[in-house]
Amino acid sequence: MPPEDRDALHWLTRKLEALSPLDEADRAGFAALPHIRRRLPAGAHLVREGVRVTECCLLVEGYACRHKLAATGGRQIVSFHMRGDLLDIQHLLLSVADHNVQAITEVEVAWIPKTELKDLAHARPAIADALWKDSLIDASVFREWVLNVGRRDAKSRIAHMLCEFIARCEAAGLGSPERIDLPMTQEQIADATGLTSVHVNRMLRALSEDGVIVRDRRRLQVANWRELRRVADFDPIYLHEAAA
Amino acid sequence: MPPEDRDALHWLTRKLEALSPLDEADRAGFAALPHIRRRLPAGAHLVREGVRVTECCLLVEGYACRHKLAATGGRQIVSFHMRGDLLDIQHLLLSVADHNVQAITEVEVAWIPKTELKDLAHARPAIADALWKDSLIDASVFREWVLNVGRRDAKSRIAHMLCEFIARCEAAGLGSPERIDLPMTQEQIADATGLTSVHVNRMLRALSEDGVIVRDRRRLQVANWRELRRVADFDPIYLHEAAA
DNA sequence: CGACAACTTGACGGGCGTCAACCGGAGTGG
DNA sequence: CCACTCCGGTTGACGCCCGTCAAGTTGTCG
Repeated sequence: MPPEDRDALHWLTRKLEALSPLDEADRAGFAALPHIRRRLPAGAHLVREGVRVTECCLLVEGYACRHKLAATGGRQIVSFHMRGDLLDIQHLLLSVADHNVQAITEVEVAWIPKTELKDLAHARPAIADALWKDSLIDASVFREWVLNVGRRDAKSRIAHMLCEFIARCEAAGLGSPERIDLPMTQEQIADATGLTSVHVNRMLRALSEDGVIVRDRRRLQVANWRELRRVADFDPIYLHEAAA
Repeated sequence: MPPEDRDALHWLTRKLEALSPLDEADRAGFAALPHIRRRLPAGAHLVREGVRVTECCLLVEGYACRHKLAATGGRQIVSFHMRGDLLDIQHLLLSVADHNVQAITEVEVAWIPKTELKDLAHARPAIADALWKDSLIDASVFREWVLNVGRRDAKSRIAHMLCEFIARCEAAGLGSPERIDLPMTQEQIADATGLTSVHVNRMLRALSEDGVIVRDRRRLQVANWRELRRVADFDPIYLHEAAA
């Protein structure tokens, strides 16, 4: 059958197995998880700040972002997500969401009851380890983002965001530096890098003029991967083999 | 016996119990953990980027910070730590450190073998949950920091950092808004907020002139806690009761 | 009392935000 | 098939927040 018809949980086990070894019983445990599959339009809220969460959202197709709002109205995107990402693993143990998750393209998601996933983790230590490790990698990525918005200039920040997104897409089998479709708008890139969309536009142009990337609408081609990584100060160690 | 002579692990169990219920056997499991206690001077490296970690560092006394370095030489502090914090819980599952942890005052630490802590977590699900929850709260704090450096102006950033630090000190029984000793230099505040020490100094003065804080060397008094929280845009929900 | 780190303050400049106008493609409806 | 609309992208002018540089002060520890 075509990949898009596969079991929704396939992409989750695929990702977790790359992090931590799972045996046949672990895989069976995942496969047996009850879940409800839904297709939602771009802009749909998948997790809303302040709300008590009872189900975990698994992203099966499309892209999403996690963001927080400042009192002044500013929005900060703190991560992008793609096929196979569990969007709110933290709500297995934290009851109230401290941020929002929103679809940035049309998405397909699978809702898994929190209690079922928690029971599975308690029953099978290898699964608990894999999920824990996944959440630790998330935390590592957040640390890198603090560095990115705190200590790099605009061009580096954007380059870094691109490097990370490309590396993660590649790990998920969704593209390569040679040709990648960016799902996010320049305004979303701005919200992820702590800049404005106007300045993002200027910097993307600069990266083009430097011959580092080639742009054609939302399609991006990395003309010089080594140079992009250098400008970005990108060292994938912080992804902890999630992208290896 | 005086509190400072108590078992090193007391502060860890005290903190974790506030997050997640532990029974007598869980507490006994912690108490039985082998560990080596050490006193180290300010500036000592507790975790070093790129190094394979075999022991977990528990902070028993004093203060530490976690930081990353940019290629341009910039330093970004991504969190501060105090009594009772496990400094590298992430290395239970991630083998290589992606950042540094350094003492900012004289500290007392306890080194716990990774394998022992991991075995304990596997043997006692309540402990695994408590540790996992602790690391999820860490991640939540990182997300808030991304927002802080990405989307707030200098005065708010510093105010926010102060609010968080005070709230966490209070939770750890180390001070209150009425009188708190800041262990960090203005340069460290700058590295935590993505600013320069010069500008931190200007903003601290501004906060004083606004009548929000009163400074006397490293000693800080919050003159108007409500106003400080307002300026900081501080909503402690992201600490997930760690400070409740 | 000398040395050193941390703090303080002022002058100046630049990177990025703000504002505003315009363009271009995709979808929609007549 | 062509207007119309709308969202996202593009570009320029201008200004401010914060970085940089530099000099001086204060507190601490030997």
